Amino acid sequence: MSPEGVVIAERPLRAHSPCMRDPDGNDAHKNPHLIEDRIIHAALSGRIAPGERLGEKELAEIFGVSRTLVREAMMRLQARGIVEVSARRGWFVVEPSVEEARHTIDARRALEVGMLVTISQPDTGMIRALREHVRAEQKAIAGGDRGERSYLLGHFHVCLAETLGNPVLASLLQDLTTRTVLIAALYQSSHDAHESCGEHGGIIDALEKGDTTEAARLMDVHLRHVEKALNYRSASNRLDHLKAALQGSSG
Amino acid sequence: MSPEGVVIAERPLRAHSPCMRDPDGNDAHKNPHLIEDRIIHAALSGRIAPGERLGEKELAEIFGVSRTLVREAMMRLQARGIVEVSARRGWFVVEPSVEEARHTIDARRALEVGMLVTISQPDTGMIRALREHVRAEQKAIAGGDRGERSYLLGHFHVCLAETLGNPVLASLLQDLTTRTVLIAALYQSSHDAHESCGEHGGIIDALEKGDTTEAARLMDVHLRHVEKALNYRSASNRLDHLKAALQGSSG
DNA sequence: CGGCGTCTTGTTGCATACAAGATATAAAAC
DNA sequence: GTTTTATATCTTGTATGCAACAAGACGCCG
Repeated sequence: MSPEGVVIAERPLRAHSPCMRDPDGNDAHKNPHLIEDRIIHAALSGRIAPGERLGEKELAEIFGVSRTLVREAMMRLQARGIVEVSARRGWFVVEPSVEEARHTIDARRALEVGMLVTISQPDTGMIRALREHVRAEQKAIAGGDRGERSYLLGHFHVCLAETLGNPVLASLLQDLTTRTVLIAALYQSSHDAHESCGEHGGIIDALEKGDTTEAARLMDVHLRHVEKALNYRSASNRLDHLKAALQGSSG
Repeated sequence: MSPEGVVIAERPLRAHSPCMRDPDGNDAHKNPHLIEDRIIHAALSGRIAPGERLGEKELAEIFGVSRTLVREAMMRLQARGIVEVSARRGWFVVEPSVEEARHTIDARRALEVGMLVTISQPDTGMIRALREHVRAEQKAIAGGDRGERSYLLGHFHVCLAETLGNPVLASLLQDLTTRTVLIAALYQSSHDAHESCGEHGGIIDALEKGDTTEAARLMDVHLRHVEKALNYRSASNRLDHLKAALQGSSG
């Protein structure tokens, strides 16, 4: 079994890293959160798929540490709802059921709508930072860099929370958006990147005008689009689907 | 080295009891989340204070396992924002700064208000369950059981999310309310239990009437009360306070 | 009496060893 | 040929050992 399948530690990649810890913390010994950060980033970029197996030994070799550190990172990622463990079989990137997917996106909608409704509106500097982010999204879309595109489109929401000045919200959204990206991969989202990017711009427009209620409404719509673009019949429930199909008819 | 300070395993669960059959989960070997659950519960009940040290060895003895399992639990709790580690000194229950406290409560407000605004309204069965919870709160208040009272008042919000049928929200709220309880302990909250309980009832009333907007408004008010009841000048920033006081005046 | 280096003790950080179980492989029975 | 059984291999689960470091104790010297 070649560890080629797992592509995590390929480049420094710290474009919009959520937690800029050590400037040269490329060593998992000096930055205990490196492993998690890399896995989150890889998931957000679509470089690791839901259901993918993450062997402790593989990761240990990739990051040049012992299984202990890998395991500790996995424990944290488990608590964040990104990976899960199957006893004595291995660690796997979460593969949310349809129900879990709905709950996750509902939670995101609650959090982001609530955030826009309750938090004070951003100043011009913040608006500018957000606009720059959207420009980066457009650039990635035009340039065809799928990984960067996926990452930036998801990370917009984390940026929004960061811009509003609340790291707690940002951290929560980081995990929820990561899970949403995994859901989108699992259920073959057909949501157009252009459309997403445009909706992000619209939200910023509303914020700039000081209309937080409208921004919240647009966010609600945006996340409903995200969910609507999912094909809940495509992935892991093929089995359920098959079973249901075969149980009913006997001819 | 007396572990008297740490009161987590309320009933002295015996370390090595070969004969005793554990009714599903009092053994940290069979339920890997027992340690976390106990610590969360203890925090929510006010039985462990912010800043309290949680030694790996102590916990290992209390739960009858090796340091490895304790450490893994701590990693998960760290990811959930409940404990933090000081290098080679030990694990400590988080002691949020004033700023972190504000961000935490703001995040809660965003999440809970958003939840009530965006989620569909509960049916009568759910209302009944919530009412029962509030009755339990009243009973604990009347009975004078401080731990139970603190636990139930905090757990109401988790219950609400659970009742609305979203485990993702419930899980997020569990962590946020735990942190809020720690904040309240740290900053000597003067929020009256009666008042809190009454506000919970009011929220349920609004939900029963189908007025989710009003419920959201009441939740917003409730959480503002929670924050307002804090004395941000009481705890760890005594040092800052002193410094500021001594820097300004020279007479 | 107070300041300072040294030493001792305790605690976490990390790696490793081994046990327990799951999956894959191969052999055997029918 | 198919099913079953036995075995080999691989992976995680848990404990333990040792090193690195922090903080307090102690004696020394000014």
